Amino acid sequence: MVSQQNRELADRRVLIVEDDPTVLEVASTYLRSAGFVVTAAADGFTALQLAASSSPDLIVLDRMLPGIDGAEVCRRIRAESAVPIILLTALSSTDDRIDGLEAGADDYLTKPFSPRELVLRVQSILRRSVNELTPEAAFDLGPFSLDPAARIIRRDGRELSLSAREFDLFSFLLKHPRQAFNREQLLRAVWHWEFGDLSTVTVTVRRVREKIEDDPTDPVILVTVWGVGYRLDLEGTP
Amino acid sequence: MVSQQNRELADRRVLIVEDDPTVLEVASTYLRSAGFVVTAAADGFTALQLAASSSPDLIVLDRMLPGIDGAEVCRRIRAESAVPIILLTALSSTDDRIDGLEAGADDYLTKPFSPRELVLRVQSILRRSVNELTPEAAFDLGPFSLDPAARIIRRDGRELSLSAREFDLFSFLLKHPRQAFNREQLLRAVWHWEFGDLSTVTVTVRRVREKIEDDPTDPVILVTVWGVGYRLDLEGTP
DNA sequence: CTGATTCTTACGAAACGCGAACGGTCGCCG
DNA sequence: CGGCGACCGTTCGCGTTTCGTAAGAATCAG
Repeated sequence: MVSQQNRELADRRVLIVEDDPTVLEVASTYLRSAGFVVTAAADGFTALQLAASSSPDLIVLDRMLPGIDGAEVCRRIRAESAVPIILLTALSSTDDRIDGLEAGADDYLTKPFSPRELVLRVQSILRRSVNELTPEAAFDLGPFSLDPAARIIRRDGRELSLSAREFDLFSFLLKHPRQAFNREQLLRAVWHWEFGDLSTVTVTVRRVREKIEDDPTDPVILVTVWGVGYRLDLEGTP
Repeated sequence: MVSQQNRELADRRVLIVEDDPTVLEVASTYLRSAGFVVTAAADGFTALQLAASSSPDLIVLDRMLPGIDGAEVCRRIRAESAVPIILLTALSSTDDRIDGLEAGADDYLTKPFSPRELVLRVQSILRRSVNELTPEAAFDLGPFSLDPAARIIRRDGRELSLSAREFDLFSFLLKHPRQAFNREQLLRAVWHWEFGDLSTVTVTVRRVREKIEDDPTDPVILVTVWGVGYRLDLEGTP
């Protein structure tokens, strides 16, 4: 009975917004060692950009920020997304906490906080959201149908036998068709690695092709974009 | 956002007993925003009076109170009513927790607690008590029929002899067919464990298969999703 | 033609699922 | 009250699958 890092939470992406470099450093170190992929922002503007572009699984947000106020950032993010937000409040004043609630924060921590507790809160909230999450809707694309909840991909109604990685890669591409990705992007989006051997992607792409292409030697669906990476095409099969 | 109110819990009355004004303020705000009607008391004596006169649906009770101790208040309330009680304990010591449970608390939270967590616990406990009064409806799925109230599962009309755990696991899967779960999710949903040995799930799955599959060696209903977990399939039997 | 890029194949370690068995606990029944 | 069996969490060993890595072949652009 060991309390190891549970895999389901591993590699979740956390965006931390904090202007104090020391706090930022400590918090991200702890979060990383707990298995999260951490992105950082030091001001509200960057935070809003990153929240929109990288769509993290959770946001840790300082209440006091240079430029846009933390509560305001919270409100704006909340206007566009339901991502869980933990607010860091400098004061333990009741007003502050209630402001935070009204801004749409899910939880708050009072500074100085223990980094260990931050990790626990992040884990606890993510665990909840995993359970409460209504399963992703299934959809069709060309000859393929993707059922993320069941982890099934069919071609022409016939179930494909993809391994876990192959499923992750191909379902990502099905969700983003007609868009070219380089290997690093795929490594980050599918593997949730910040760095790593790019040939890992190459090989997995090949293995997927083996199972989805009529002629894996001459791919027409999972196409190579020379000098860039790969793209899911559905020209031949609309 | 703090998890949205579900209608069946709307306007439930919650009595919160807490002497720290800040904690009280924050907690009641979060509870109110979740749709509960909140009454407050700052000491044990008032708490006992309010518990008797206003008969709340749930009580949140601080362990440390001026005057009468929280655990004692809990005992006295319990002596007269079955109202659910959540105890707030300052320390996470096991002794405290056991004292609390012996005093008749249904759940406990360790300070400092996240207000979000409090709301979730309150909702979860109230939902449970609602469910006990209105038993879940029986239903059919493929060749199986589940009667949650009677705790009976039939296959083709023939009653299966499942143990308690086996019933819990299989009925959960019957309620969520065609969805892949990893072992941690099952451990949490079926066992209500936060941590634990994942092989427990593996073995129980095996035992269930022994009783529901025609050929337990080659399962077609309770299927393994390699690298992920398990899924209830009903392809062959829709 | 040449260098860079991608493809293909193969290998082996690690991860994974499964079956069997063990032992502790609890309730039932003789 | 003592034994017996059901239940259930845990452990171990085995066979299989997976998947990152490396290394050489093939392909493409300029």
